[in-house]
Amino acid sequence: MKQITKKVIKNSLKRIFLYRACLVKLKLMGVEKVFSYTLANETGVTSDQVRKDFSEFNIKGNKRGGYDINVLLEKMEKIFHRSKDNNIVLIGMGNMGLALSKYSKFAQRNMNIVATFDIDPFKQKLRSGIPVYSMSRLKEIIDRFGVKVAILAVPEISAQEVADELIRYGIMGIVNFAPVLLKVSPDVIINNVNLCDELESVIYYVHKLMKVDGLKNLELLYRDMKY
Amino acid sequence: MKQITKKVIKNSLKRIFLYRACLVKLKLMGVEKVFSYTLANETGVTSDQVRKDFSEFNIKGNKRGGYDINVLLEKMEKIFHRSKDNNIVLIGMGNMGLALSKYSKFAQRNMNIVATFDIDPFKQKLRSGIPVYSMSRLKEIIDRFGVKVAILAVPEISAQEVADELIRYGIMGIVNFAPVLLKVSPDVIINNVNLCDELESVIYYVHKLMKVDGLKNLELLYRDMKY
DNA sequence: CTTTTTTTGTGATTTGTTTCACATCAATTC
DNA sequence: GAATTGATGTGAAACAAATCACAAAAAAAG
Ligand SMILES: NC(=O)c1ccc[n+]([C@@H]2O[C@H](COP(=O)([O-])OP(=O)(O)OC[C@H]3O[C@@H](n4cnc5c(N)ncnc54)[C@H](O)[C@@H]3O)[C@@H](O)[C@H]2O)c1
Ligand SMILES: NC(=O)c1ccc[n+]([C@@H]2O[C@H](COP(=O)([O-])OP(=O)(O)OC[C@H]3O[C@@H](n4cnc5c(N)ncnc54)[C@H](O)[C@@H]3O)[C@@H](O)[C@H]2O)c1
Repeated sequence: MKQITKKVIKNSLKRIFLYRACLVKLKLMGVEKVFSYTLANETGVTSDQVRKDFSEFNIKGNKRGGYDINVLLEKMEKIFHRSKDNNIVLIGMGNMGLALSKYSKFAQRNMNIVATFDIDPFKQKLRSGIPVYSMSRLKEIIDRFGVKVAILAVPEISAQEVADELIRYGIMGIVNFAPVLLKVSPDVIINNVNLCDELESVIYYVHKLMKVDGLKNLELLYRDMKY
Repeated sequence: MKQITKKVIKNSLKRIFLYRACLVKLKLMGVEKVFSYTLANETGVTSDQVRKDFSEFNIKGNKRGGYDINVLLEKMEKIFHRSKDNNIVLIGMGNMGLALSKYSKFAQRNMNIVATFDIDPFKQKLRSGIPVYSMSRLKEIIDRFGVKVAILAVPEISAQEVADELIRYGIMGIVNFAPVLLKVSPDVIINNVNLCDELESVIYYVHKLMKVDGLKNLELLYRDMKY
């Protein structure tokens, strides 16, 4: 049987996120220059891997001189398309939606939630500085702000229907917090964030860890479950 | 250079989560029996992969008869250690912590947030049905409920310090919402949930998608960025 | 200015994962 | 009840990712 959809979020891209987190931290500490092994030590990947990843994204350093932290961060900004602003809409202003709408890091990274939407008239008022609209204004706002990416924080039961609507109006990528597998055409990017699964996988590994009594089986140990 | 920490959350385990999500949905629709290709169609992986994954976790079906959905779900419960209850603590009752504390799915899956904690006396009162304690009672509660897993939703600046405290009191696994790389001993499981990164990776792929004009380069297309 | 040291960048090699291919089994058909 | 059909389960083959190993470059030392 042939596979129709495929996993294409590359491990190397995930590690680029990791390197950046690390670089941000180092920069705050006043560091200006890093070597592949600096990043390696901090992140737990090998220095070879760091360089291989950089080479994949065409990031070049200086032979013997390592990498300038600012240049590196700048190149990463480019990779993540953060030179320009990205307008986002958020659907569902319940518990999760409200928390997300108040999260300042998104805006700090040029990802602006320009509007939020909810079906419940009770929630359609200004909270957290971002307007809450009724669903009837969705198309208008998406068009006006040229929005391409949405955050979906509605109950499971409504997730598919709202996703369909978003896609009809031109949304091309969705971060979906509802624990359902959305059925969409393959030219739409869906990123499912399933917090139950995240918690469960920690439990899974903790149980596993407890079974290898005396920590004899070091093969099974690890620090971070993702890159 | 040798790698000290390694990625061990296996793709196969991630896909088991995916299969389960799918099975839950099918069960609700009244389906009782599935074949490897049923799951394959629903999830976008190949039927071979489904069977290989099952074989890794020692899940057996019936030749020609496929798999009984209930048996399958039961075996997965076992894999995720959900026969017994898992007690969880949640640290940081700000925006994110509050939303999480109100999320009923955790309890539905036997993951009980038995207590929440905050440094701010103002937040130390009952909200959302779960008590909010001062940090001074952390050890007591962890001991009393035999808690092994924590959710960390405090500001970045405090994340490391609180993580250290948790680990000192016996916590073995942490779901960390703060966008910082925690430094911990390798026998502690850290699962970083970085929502900025999740959003950014969608933006990354949407931009990529827009560049392959006319959708000619189908190689680049995909439905779900993770398994 | 030559040698040594240090670090990058990348083919070659190894290791890991997915797909293929088919033997095996059990239900169904004839 | 023999033959056919339609599934599983799993080694073998193909593919992908990570590690190794070393040439190339540049800085530092002599
Ligand atoms: N709260 C959490 O911590 C949490 C954690 C993980 C996942 N989730 C998931 O996120 C989603 C939202 O969770 P929540 O806790 O915020 O739920 P919630 O019930 O508090 O909020 C849902 C919001 O969506 C709105 N809504 C419902 N149908 C809608 C529609 N068709 N169009 C627009 N808006 C609609 C509701 O009015 C409500 O305000 C759920 O799918 C949930 O499973 C929540
Ligand atoms: N709000 C979101 O949507 C969101 C999204 C992604 C990530 N995060 C991350 O989650 C964390 C919390 O975010 P938030 O928006 O809820 O922030 P917040 O400021 O609303 O809440 C933080 C809470 O932690 C408490 N706290 C601070 N120091 C503490 C300590 N040492 N011990 C115990 N409690 C302490 C504070 O009193 C506050 O109640 C942050 O690291 C943030 O980056 C938040």
